[in-house]
Amino acid sequence: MLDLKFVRTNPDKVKEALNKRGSAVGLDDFLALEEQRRQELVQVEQLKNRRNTVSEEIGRLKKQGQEAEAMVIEMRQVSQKIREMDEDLKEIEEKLSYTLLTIPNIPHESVPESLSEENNVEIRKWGAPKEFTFNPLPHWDIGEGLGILDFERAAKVTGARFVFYKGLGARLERALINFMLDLHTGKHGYTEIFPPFMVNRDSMTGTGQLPKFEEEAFRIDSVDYFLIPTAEVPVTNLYRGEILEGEKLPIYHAAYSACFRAEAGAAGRDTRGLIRQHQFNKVEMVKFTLPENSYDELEKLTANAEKVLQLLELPYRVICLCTGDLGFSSAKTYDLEVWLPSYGTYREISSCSNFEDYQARRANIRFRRNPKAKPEFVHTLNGSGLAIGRTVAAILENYQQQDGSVLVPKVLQPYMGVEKISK
RNA sequence: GGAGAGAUGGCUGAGUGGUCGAAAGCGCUCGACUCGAAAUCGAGUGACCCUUUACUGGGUCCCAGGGUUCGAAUCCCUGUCUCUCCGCCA
Repeated sequence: MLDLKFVRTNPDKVKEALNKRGSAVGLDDFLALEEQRRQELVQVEQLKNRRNTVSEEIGRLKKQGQEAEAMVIEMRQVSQKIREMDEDLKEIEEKLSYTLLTIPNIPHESVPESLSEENNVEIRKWGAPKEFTFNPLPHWDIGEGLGILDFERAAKVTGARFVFYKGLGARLERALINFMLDLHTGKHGYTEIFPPFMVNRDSMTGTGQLPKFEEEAFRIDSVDYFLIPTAEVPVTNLYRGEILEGEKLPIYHAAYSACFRAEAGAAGRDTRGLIRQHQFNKVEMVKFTLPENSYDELEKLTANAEKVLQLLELPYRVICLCTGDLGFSSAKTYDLEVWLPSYGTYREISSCSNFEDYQARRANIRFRRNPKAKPEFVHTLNGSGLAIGRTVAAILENYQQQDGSVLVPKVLQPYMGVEKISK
């Protein structure tokens, strides 16, 4: 969420930012309503002041055994008026806060300006796509051929966009989770978190999934909880409503979680394989930093995610998302895209973002530079390190052999206990 | 799931209708003492909103949301969470 005062005093900047994103919000109506709110607030606060002083006077008189009936009668009316105005104000504030919660973040100045994802900027490339002497198969054919992926039975047991991993497939999934967590906790300084996979409405609002994108999430009807779409939600909300000690920053957390996405509107896209599932596994990195350091931290975070791909020896590229492709809460995002031979293209496997104080303001996560200082909002960042299902897809495709077997990347061999997955 | 107890500032904890944003202690900050530290002494120490160029002034907040009242941390209702006991379970 943007700072209300900032929106009020810089309406042109906000409008410009919204235009860059191709996102329209009725800002003029919003500002007019905000003006009305402040006027009414001043009035009702004057009434409350009167009620407070007179009530105090009534108390004093009664203690002395004196009559105060006229004042009581007047205050009865004043209180009624206050009740009405408070109700009115509450309605106005609800409208304002809803609008404020649906305004996306302002893109950082370094973000390329364009409404089309065509204009995302490639920052760098690592590794070269492997040349195959045979026609590389898509990962679902490889996986089904090896008997390690079972989409059909998952469709029977649950529905479309679910999968069973079996045997070394299941082990590969688990190996990747452990490998990534070991790397980030052991080498990159992250503290491991194992979060709840369901969160409440406040948490979903804190990181920006609600109120605008409720249809994207799976909701548990009976308790109004949501299945998490990413560990970002529980881990960022860990410190919701808290004031952290400045010297504890930066805080780095790495968390494995299952992720659940309804993917409303994605029907027909990536219908086969592991790329787009309703449930997938992911290791997520989350950072809480000082405001002045967050862009350095974004570069480091991205490098941490890249390290995973480098160790797995998977070719990838880093792109910087343009303003129109940027996620709702993000000020700047790098996507990591891994090479998938059967697609003949790079596909997103990680997304690393700096949210600046946007989530921190929503979730009210602050810090003090020293024990006496005023609280300030932290900056939050997160990035996948990495999406496990897509990593499995990338390994199956990039390491496939002509005979249908799949070599196990060196760094995973200790976790897998084998060098090759074959029938 | 059943029964009971509780939720107060960074922490412990007092407060049962008015002068309570809230005693006391701890912690923290600054100062004094000291070569320095500890101990001791003194002063200070919540958040948010509105108003003002500023000094200031005002409002809200004692788990959350409703209600009673001229007036609520305090009384009533609902919810959430925590603890204890029982049941059930991994």
